[in-house]
Amino acid sequence: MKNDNHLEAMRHSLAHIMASAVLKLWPHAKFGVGPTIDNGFYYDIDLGETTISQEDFVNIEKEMKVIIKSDQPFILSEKSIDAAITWAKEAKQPYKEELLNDLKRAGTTKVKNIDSDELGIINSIESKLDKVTFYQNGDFIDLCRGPHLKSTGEVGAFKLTKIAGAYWRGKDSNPQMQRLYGVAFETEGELKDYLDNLEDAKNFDHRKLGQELDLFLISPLVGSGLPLFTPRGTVLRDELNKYSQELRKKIGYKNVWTPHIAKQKLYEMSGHWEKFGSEWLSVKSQESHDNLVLKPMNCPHHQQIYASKQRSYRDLPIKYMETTTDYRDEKAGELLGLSRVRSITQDDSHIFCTSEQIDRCLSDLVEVVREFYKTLDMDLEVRLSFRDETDKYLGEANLWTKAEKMIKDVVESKKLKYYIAKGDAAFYGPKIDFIAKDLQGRELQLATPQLDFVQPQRFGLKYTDENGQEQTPVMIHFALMGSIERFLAAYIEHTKGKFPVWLAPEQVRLITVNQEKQTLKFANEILNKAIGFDLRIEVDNSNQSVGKKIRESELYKVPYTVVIGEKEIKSGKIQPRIREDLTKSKKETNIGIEEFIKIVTDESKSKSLSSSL
RNA sequence: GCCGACGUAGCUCAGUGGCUAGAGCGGUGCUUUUGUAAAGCACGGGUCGUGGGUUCGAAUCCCUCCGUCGGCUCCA
Repeated sequence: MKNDNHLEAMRHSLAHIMASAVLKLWPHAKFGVGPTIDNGFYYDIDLGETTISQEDFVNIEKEMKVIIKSDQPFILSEKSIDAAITWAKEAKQPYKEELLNDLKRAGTTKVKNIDSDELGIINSIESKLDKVTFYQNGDFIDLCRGPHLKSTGEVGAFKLTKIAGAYWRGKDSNPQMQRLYGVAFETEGELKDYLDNLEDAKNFDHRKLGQELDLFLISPLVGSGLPLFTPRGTVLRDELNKYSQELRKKIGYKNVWTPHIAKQKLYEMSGHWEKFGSEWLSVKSQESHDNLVLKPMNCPHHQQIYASKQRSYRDLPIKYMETTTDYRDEKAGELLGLSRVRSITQDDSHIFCTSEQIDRCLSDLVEVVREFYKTLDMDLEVRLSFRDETDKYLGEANLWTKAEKMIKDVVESKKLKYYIAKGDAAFYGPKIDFIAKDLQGRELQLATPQLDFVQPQRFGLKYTDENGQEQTPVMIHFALMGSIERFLAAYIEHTKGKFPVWLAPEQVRLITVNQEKQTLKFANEILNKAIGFDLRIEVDNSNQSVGKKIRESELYKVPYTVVIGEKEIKSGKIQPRIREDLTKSKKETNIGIEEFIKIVTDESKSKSLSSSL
């Protein structure tokens, strides 16, 4: 039985084989790094003036197969770092030379720290390192820690998949290389399954479902990154927002309202302008003495509401919430369906509290997150986003240390599985990020409580403590969905468009068997009986076959479809057709109208995930 | 913004230098009055993303811009 290590070695070996093939086709190629990733591998390559395009894949793959067929052994050798640097110079591999120089100097080639503990281990091993290892297959020799297979003949099934630009060492000030991606598995069968699954996943892409289910659209005339929501999509937005606010109301949040434009000065004070100002949309006024911008976030506004009165420690914590749309001039290449847009509706909120209250407040927020996502049947990863050693953060170091510890303690006391991401903090403080993944495995940051010691100070926010002394409150930023748009991207894909009854844009569809007067009259009777229950019921009285109308209802993933005709009119009872995922029983239910309305209403209110019919 | 791919009817797509650019679905009209996943017939519907170029001739080849997609960078 072959194990994960073998698969890993295989993918790694394929990266080398791909590089050897590229070197054969473009002898002047310069190589960056070539690691394994989920399901495959990539290699960063710089061809100077020329570029590789997807049409070249055939030739590269052909060359790779030649290398595989000739079954070249992977030969391990060691060099001292200095000898390795000499090699890199002679081989005209400047990127490798840079890596080796870093290894010599710092003992690591890492630029971004993902996990401090992991980095610690790497550091302790590598700082003692004075030799580096190389692997050679055929004429191709590469700096590499390994491990590799015994020989090129042992690799399984692979396919080159895509090509992308990638900045050397992930810095956009560095030259951009070309990143060649491939996927690889032990067998052709597994490779095929993987590619088929990928193809299937496309059917549940939120952009596709958004169109099919008539939820939202992006009109080129309105602009990219500016989604428009149809009546159906708006139901989802409104219902989710209602729930998001309801949960926070329970822990003391009050609604506030703020306008959508503000003076640039406001953000200069908060510290946002310096960091993000270039990505904002400015607003022109007829006689403006101040620069105005479309608001890109809401915290400074809420701070001004706090600052409008003198505050006592008795008033704290003060909690404001507001679901409102912010505007950011995201770069075109960064836009992505609903998950990255220019008009971002945040279910935003801010707590102003004393430092003693932080723990309790954070703890409440974590519970709210739990409840919300449990109701929606979504599992989220927990990431603690802390600062790194760079100087992109504001505020005193000791406050940061304190804040990070508080966050970690709360998460641990809640027994949540988490990981720490150094360098992912906001500039004003550390945060807990709850993360979902889309169908293609891309991370979507949803709920996020964030601690902030910086902004209250910059705005001079105060409260008077029990000794009559002025104190600065602490802020906790919090969004439960993050943004409604991004949340919907994750949620539509999570449910594959099969929304529970309480969220379904259309909960019940009545299908008439014929266009007789008494049939439509019966449909209206049902509608009348449902008045006051706040249900979303539609009638399909079109002149089409019953089969066709059922099909349309199914395609819209309506939870309950009810056919009405002579039989129902006579008995006064209906047989709701239940959407498949909502029920286990396939039995036919004959049910009175009032009873049916009551059940659907209960399911809406309790936010249940399955039908109780 | 950068690298690569793509852009034909409302939707999904066919059409790779040569007649008036096609199909299915959807839409509209008529016929039909239907019983749990697609009734029949007819009719509409296109500046082939945009602007320019090459050519006797361009949806098709080249360039510009716009937009979409896959990555990179960024993400308050």
